[in-house]
Amino acid sequence: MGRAPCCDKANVKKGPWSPEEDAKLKSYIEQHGTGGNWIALPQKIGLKRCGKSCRLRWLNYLRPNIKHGGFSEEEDNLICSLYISIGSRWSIIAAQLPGRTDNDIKNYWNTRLKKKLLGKQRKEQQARRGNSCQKQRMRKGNENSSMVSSHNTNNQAPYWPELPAPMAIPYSNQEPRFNDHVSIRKVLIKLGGKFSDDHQYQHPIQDTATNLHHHHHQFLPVNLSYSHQAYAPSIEMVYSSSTDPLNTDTYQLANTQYGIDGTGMTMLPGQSGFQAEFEEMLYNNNNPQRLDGLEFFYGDMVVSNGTETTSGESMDWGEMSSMSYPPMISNYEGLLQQGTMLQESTFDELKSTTTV
DNA sequence: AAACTATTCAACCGCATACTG
DNA sequence: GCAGTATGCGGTTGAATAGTT
Repeated sequence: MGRAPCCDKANVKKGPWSPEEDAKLKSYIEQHGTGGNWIALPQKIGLKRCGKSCRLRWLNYLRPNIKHGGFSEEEDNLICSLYISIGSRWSIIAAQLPGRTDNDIKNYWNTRLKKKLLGKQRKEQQARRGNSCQKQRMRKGNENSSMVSSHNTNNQAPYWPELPAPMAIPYSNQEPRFNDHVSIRKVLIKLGGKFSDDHQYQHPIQDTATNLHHHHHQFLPVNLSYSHQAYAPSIEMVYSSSTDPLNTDTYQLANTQYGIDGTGMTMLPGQSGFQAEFEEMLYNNNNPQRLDGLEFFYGDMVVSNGTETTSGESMDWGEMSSMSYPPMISNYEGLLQQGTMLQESTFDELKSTTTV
């Protein structure tokens, strides 16, 4: 037996809204509110529309202060950052962009941002291929010289240790488990904790002078993980202290997708689709690099076993392979300071969907 | 100018969750 | 605790529009 329809499909108009319908809906809601019942609303005002359709129309187009189009660079960055952090949870992302609707952001991402990023990445890869051929030739010529490696000479260390392709991430019934807080903490640190006050890669528009409650904390890293059942992305955040990275009280794990069940932590699988492609784009080719405009996802340092190292030092894959994803750093403080911090309600929402 | 293709985005659909009795 | 219903969400569709041949 199927589910009962939310409205009488036969008597319901579909397709684009006419200006008259818009006016009816808008004026009614402005005067009376929704009455807490979308299903009943269209009948009250004589609209042959499904309640769901009314709701959507109101939320996406009729309610006040809706912005359409004209996404700024800052909005682009924020969308990308949040997408990488939490996946396609458009309503949460939209909550961070005043005046934007989840539908708009979703469309914008699917039709433009995604392509923009992929296009940029492909160009860079091509350029890099050209470069690496050149470098190989140069290296042959200088094999016996005492030349220092290029990334040391120009201080542009690769951002992450060399990694096998994401495909190599183990996912099976024998997922690695982490049975105590120390293990979990270590892993979280390895996942990209950045415990310095170095603001070099904060979001360009942030105001570093702002003195916030979180002043000496950096909110790192925001990693992707997926549930077995729905492959829905979830968020986890490591709240770390800049002064004492190993203080067990300084991190917070708001995530169940690692399977934290009080007895341990289980890594969960990656996913297919663009997100995977995007991650690959970020980390593949044994030559991790940044993406223009996404600099604030990355930090210059990674922390291994609680001690800072330059990210140019490679991490043993034996350790790395126990992680779902390479480290990914989002400068949360930067977001806070530009007034785009996750609203508390949003946090609560995230927590409620991600904590056991 | 016509035909075809690509892109955009408003709207729909179905599922998961929340709410209510 | 359960069933029925409402709401919210993300994925997808398809009409309209723009661009290309």
